Amino acid sequence: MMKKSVPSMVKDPQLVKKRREQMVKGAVRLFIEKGFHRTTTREIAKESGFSIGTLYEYIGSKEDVLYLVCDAIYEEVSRKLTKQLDSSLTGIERLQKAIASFFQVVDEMQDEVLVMYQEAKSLPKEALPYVLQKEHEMTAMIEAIIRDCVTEGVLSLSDDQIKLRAHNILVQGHMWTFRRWSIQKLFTLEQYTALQMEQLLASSR
Amino acid sequence: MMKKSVPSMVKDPQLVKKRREQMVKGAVRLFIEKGFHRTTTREIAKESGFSIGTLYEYIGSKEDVLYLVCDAIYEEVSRKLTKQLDSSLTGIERLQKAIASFFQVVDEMQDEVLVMYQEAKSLPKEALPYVLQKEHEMTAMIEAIIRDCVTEGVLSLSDDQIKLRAHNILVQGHMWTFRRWSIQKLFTLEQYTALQMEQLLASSR
Amino acid sequence: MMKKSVPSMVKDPQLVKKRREQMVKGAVRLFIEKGFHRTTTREIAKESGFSIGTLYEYIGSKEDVLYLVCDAIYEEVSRKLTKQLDSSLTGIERLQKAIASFFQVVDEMQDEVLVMYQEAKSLPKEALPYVLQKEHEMTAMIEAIIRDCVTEGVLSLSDDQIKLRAHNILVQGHMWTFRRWSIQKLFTLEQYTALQMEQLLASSR
Amino acid sequence: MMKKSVPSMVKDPQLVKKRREQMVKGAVRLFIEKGFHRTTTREIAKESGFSIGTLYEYIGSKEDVLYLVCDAIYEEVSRKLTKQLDSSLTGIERLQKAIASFFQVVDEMQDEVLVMYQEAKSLPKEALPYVLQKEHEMTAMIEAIIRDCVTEGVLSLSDDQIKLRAHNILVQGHMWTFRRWSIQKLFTLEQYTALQMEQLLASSR
DNA sequence: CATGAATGAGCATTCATTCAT
DNA sequence: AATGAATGAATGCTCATTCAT
Repeated sequence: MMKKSVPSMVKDPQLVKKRREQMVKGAVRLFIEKGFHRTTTREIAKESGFSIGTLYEYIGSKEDVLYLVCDAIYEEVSRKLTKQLDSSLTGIERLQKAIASFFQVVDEMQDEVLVMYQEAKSLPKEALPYVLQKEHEMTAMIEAIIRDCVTEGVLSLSDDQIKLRAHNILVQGHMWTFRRWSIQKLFTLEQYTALQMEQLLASSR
Repeated sequence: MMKKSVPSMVKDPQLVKKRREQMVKGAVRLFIEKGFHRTTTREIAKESGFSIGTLYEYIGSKEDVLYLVCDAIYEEVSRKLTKQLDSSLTGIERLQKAIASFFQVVDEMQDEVLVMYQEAKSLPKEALPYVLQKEHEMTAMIEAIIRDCVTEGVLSLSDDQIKLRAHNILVQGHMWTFRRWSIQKLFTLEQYTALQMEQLLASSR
Repeated sequence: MMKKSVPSMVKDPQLVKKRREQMVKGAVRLFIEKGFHRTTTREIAKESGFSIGTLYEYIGSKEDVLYLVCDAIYEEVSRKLTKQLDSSLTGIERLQKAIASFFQVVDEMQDEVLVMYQEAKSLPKEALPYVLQKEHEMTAMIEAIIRDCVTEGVLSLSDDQIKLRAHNILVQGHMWTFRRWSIQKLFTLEQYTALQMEQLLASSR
Repeated sequence: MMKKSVPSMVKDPQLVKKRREQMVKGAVRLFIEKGFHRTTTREIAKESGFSIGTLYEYIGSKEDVLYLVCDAIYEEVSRKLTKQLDSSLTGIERLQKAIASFFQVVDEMQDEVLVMYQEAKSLPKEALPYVLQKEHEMTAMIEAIIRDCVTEGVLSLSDDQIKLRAHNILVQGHMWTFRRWSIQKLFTLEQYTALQMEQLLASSR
């Protein structure tokens, strides 16, 4: 699955990368504050530190900014998660570590994750497959870890159960942000993690 | 918690009710199709069967339409759910029935629930407390049913666990819609319900 | 050949007609002064006596204004010409009258004719067939009058010659405007008409 | 009458000449395709084979490109025509040759001539006198040939008639391009030339 | 000389809202 | 109460031109 390519008038890839990073940084702040639709391209340009003309040297449309933002957030979540996971744990401990790490990453990037959740529907049509793919990869990653536990015999779950739990883990990570008005009043992240883990690791069959 | 009052120039409450029902019906269809921001007030008026001038006789701003829509959706979910729950079941069975009913209602109102999820952030500021309150009521309702199980001794959960499971039930209902691109490909509603129930009803302490 | 239909948000045809007349009047003045491309929609709105929003209640795009302008000019040229031609002359005299009338109409509407000549290429794609049709009708009208002369035996021309002379008459009318910087310095309209007529009526075969 | 001078930052006249030739070649193609206003300076630079920065080393404004283009077209028409005319014909034959040659040159350079016709109005103010001068020279050239015929006694025309016929010849050449949608469907260039010549050479007084 | 990134004034168009009828 | 024409601020985007490298 190819990344959607965002058109740029500027040739130098280094510069494109740098400017887009500025842009994403500025845009995330604005999208968090007021949402994609209420943010104007001029505001994005200003917040990014350049003019409206320059903004359009690096994107083709406002929607492209949203795509860049979502892509960057995915990338960072992946990066952070991967960093946490390179430990050489096995079995249940590895899964526990994965869940805790994921929840922690979501906690660290609350606003960003929330933006992605709320604005993904405004992504340009061509970007949708790519984003779904990213979600799928994430789910598959968790799924694999769970499956290892089953293979190792430390967890007893059917294939369907494995798949669904992977989804549940993802969503329970996300809900830490999108229900924060309630959940974060009830629990600390540690409490939340412990309580959810308890259920997620319950075996069956 | 008072409902946010939506201003109307029209005095006759019967008429206001009728017109707003037309409006909500039209708006829901449009919001499902293209989202709140991409829907114009003119389109809402047309779809509702009256003129743009008339639309503004019954609301104060476009956001009010969104509020009315969200409110109506909550109302219908509540209504449908209440209808399903008036059985005289007790204990685990009552909870099972509640979960299954909730999932089923969400399934019946997929598009509507999705709209609420995706557009709630655009609600007028004053409406937020009311909406959160609604969510809270819903959670509290589920919570009460779980608590009954615990009281009856058929489930062994701490207070924190009760609260979190109520949230999980809600979110697992919602995710049937917002992750449908994946989950509904893997499971039928019945399968999904059975699999989730299994975990949700697992006891502990 | 159907007229291109220009979309309007306003229902009342009377009003549409009235507003579009205002619009055409304002736009012609501006197009004469600065050309189509250098005229902004805001200027058109202002010159027409209403707001930019109102302008767009009566057209779909800036190009539509140009189409409306060209159409109105054709219409007026036709109207004026028809009015002049309803005399019951025959043979050469009728042709003479037609040529003189046409030149006179072009003279009266110099600026308008020039605008049409210079901006027609910017017309919306769908309007082109209609405009060519109009030109063709005009040519056919002249052609018919020449043909009558031939039929009556007062002029001796082949079919090709008839067709070409019709074109020549049209173009010689138009060139009174688009070469005015030179021709109108050399001749009065009467002189010009007399001199051109002389050649145009020369018989042959 | 001086040529309008187009400012250049570059000193070497050879280079200026070369670059401007590239520029004109590229621009003509673009102007033919989409007109002056719809062509961007970036496109002109690209089509010319150099950067936008370089483009502005050789011109002062976009309008200058149009002027250069028009000038080049005049130049080439003149050149081609002169080449055809250096025969040592006399009298009617010389005029016939001139007309046929002119029509042929116009036919060979249809697109270019059309561009000049349609975009001349967008020329920078200061360029207008020069362009009119060019037109005048052309007319004068034809005029001289006709006058020779009169002097030689092979044609009998008043001074006014001579002047007007010169204009007619020019315009009838041009109309081969700007009415091509109709005329070129009716006639081949040879037919067209023969038919027009017939009238243009008719004597009188 | 050549380059191309940066600029920002300018433009067409949209749309929530008002108000006279 | 209902209508729909009018409004104009706001917005996404373009493009001629400049200037540092």
